[in-house]
Amino acid sequence: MSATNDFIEAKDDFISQWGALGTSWGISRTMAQVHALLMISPESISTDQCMEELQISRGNAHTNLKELVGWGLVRIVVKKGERKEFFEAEKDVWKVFTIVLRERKRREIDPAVELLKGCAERSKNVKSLEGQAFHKQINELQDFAIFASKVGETMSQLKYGPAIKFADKFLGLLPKDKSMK
Amino acid sequence: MSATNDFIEAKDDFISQWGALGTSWGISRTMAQVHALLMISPESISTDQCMEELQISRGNAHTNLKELVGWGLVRIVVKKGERKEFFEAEKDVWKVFTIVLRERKRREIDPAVELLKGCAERSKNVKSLEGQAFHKQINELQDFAIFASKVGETMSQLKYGPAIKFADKFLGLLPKDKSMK
DNA sequence: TCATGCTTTCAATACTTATTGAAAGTACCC
DNA sequence: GGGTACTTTCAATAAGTATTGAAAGCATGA
Repeated sequence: MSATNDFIEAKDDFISQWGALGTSWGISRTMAQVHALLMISPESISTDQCMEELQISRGNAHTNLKELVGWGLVRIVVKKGERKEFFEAEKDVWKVFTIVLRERKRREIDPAVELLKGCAERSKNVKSLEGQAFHKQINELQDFAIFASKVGETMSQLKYGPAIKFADKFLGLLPKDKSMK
Repeated sequence: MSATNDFIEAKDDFISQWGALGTSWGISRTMAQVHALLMISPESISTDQCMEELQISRGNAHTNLKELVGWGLVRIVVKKGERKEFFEAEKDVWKVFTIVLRERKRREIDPAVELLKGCAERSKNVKSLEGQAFHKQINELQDFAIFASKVGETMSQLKYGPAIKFADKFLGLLPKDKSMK
């Protein structure tokens, strides 16, 4: 088996399994596959190339490419002399992480904070045992949610260097060879 | 409107909306609702009470209660003189967080690390431009995934106190009134 | 042993979400 | 204007996931 065949196999495997993983990350399989394809393409690609590579319909390719643009994970590129749009992914892994973190915070934490705020407010004057327990639990959840929101906010604004230094110093962790970056 | 009515409304609202949020957290709506119900119940509850409160079938209640037990978010309680099982949730918010974090790491990060390891291995000897780009990108993703895995691992083992001190000191964040805990 | 009360399973079904493909929209050029 | 090369939308459909309810399983005690 040649290195080239290994590579083709690895590439197909990566796209297909990254897609499957996408599901557990709360994004659709196809969107994750399109993202995978773009992350490993040295050149930007067109909607037609995307359809071809992933064997999906035009509508599907279009929707997911634009959704990725919406997330800020993919940019539209216009090539001179070409009428169609090309797409290229953000390749910097830390940037990808901060973008995804910000989006997940917005979709997963912020609404929880709002909900808890409302529930805390409406239960603050309640007398019953059940009511007291409710209010206490909601308050604790709220404190945590606000805390998580702030951590997310701060992290998503951090540059790679400071983030790594931070993690290194206080968790004693480091990805190999990255301490000098 | 009495405080009691506000409370009943808040409680129903909490259960129903926590369920909706569950979806974006990658767990099923019903499982999140069951969890919500248990978190705010001062007493442990039975399968029948769960069915009653949430208006769901026995099979559904059973499956989701047991799934929560599987996660470690809910415990089975046996009451003397009672033949049926009762369920109570872990109420400590930090413990809930570390349990969920561990589970999400296991389901969302670990498989990614495995995938990337395999892809890096199979593409390390490739010569083409496309192959080189692939290998480089996979390696960067792998470094990050391993890093994230370690952060998750460490965080999920942290006790609430040290975690808060840590966050306070280096992010300048604190949930109000918690610095002395 | 059988009746009772509870737990567990699972095939059928309902609900939710993703995908297709064709039609409509838009922008550019001759 | 009209033709061409794309992009965008969306109703129909397919695929995936959750829920039901009834039947089977299991433990207890009369």
